[in-house]
Amino acid sequence: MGRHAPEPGGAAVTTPTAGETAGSKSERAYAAIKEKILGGEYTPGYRLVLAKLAGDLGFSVVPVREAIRRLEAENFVTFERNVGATVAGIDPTEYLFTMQTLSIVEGAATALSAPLITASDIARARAVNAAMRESLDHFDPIRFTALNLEFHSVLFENCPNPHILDLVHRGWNRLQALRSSTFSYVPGRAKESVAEHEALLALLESGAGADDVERAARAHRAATLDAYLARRSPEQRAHVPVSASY
Amino acid sequence: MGRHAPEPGGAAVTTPTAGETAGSKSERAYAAIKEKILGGEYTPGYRLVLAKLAGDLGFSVVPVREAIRRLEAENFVTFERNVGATVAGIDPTEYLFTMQTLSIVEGAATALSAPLITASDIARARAVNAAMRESLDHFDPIRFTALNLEFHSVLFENCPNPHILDLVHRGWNRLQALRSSTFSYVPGRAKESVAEHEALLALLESGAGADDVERAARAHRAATLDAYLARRSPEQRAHVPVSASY
DNA sequence: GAGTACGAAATCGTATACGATCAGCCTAGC
DNA sequence: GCTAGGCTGATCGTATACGATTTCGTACTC
Repeated sequence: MGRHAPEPGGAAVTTPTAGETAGSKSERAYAAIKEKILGGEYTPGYRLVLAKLAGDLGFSVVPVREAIRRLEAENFVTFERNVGATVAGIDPTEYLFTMQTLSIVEGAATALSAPLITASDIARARAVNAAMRESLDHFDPIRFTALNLEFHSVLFENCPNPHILDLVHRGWNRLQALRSSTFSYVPGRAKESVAEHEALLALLESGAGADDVERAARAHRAATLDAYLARRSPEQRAHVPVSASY
Repeated sequence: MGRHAPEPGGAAVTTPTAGETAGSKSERAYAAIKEKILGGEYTPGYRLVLAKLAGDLGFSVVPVREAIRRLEAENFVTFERNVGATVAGIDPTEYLFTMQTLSIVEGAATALSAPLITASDIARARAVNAAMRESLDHFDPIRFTALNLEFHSVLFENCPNPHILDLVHRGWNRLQALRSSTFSYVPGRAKESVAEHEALLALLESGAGADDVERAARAHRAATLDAYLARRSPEQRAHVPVSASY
């Protein structure tokens, strides 16, 4: 890589022939490991050994170590001192907590975004929802989930509070880590979800108050959780410490 | 200084409560730097240089580096590649976002805890609130804040969802990092806060529904933010992107 | 005089090496 | 046959060393 002479003029954002210069090795290691976890290559319980990962990636152990600590902070892996890291397991209780938390923060994010949403935003969201409706015939959980994220992302774009958005994204990440599809795929739920989306859009168009919007958005997420809980046996539900929509 | 910090650091909900047995140097470095930030020794904008910190602490740069990345993840410092870390600044907008987020997650945490709260819990909280009321005469923001955290900690003890509690603790941490006292000390607000605490306890005793409890708890936090906003000039408030209680 | 190009110092990013700690196994004793 | 103790291998924790990148000061040119 040759030395780049500083270009005169205001081109502060230099794009040195690289569309994918993914920053430091720590970040690349983080992305690579995360991808393998989400992709299912590293299943829950898989032992993440620093030396092995470093060898596979062609890096030293230091960036890998940093990547693992970061994944630990985001709950993708569990870490034990002098022992090592393992991929976080699939835990129904954890799924429940995550969904409940999401219902709260998504509800707030939607309510905060509502006053700032434009007709164009709603049109875009409606288009995404139409794609979701069409996909119901040949149902693909992965695609449906992706469209669902896109739908809500459009609604959240105007959210003025980045902290709330960050919490939403953390929840989404965690759901992915928990392989949400294995939990959230409940027959008939997808169709309901599309209908709820349409109702939510109508509510936003009507200029409803923030309270109503929050309630609807929260209930939307909670309904998915309820559908999941309904399929579990009463004993299983018994030691579930909370209800979906309190 | 009554150290009643909620849970130092651990963003992970699976934290094994690693006792107090002077863990790894990374953890000690983390604790030491965090303490200096919160204690005011490192003021916002202070440049955290790896080599210097390592020298002061007697450690190598590696544990210090890890500590800094962890502090970055918790927003105590900002980090820029190949440049370094600086202590996060006091930003009124950031304060606003944090308070708004706290109003939401604290409201949810209180509502989730409400059905499980006992008469004994309420008695303990009432005792703490009494101490707050007494402290009004010789007001000390630090002590008042500590008691306030204790009051709400009692109410949250029964919260079944650890994720929500984690979000609350993150918010509290951030407020500390922002030196909340300089913001939140508004004449008269402390007295109102004590009264609102009493009202909240009465509501809990009455067996009110989760919705009512959530609304009250959220409004309690939002009122502090409103009091802060009310003291700012209209121009300052103009580019504040959200209102406290939406 | 203003702006630009160059260079040196400072700082972070990463690699390698060694020490500390833990889990599992094997052996010896009862 | 069973249990207790030590041993060994594996893995993480930390230190040191070197290379890459940025920043800031300085001299030069228009």
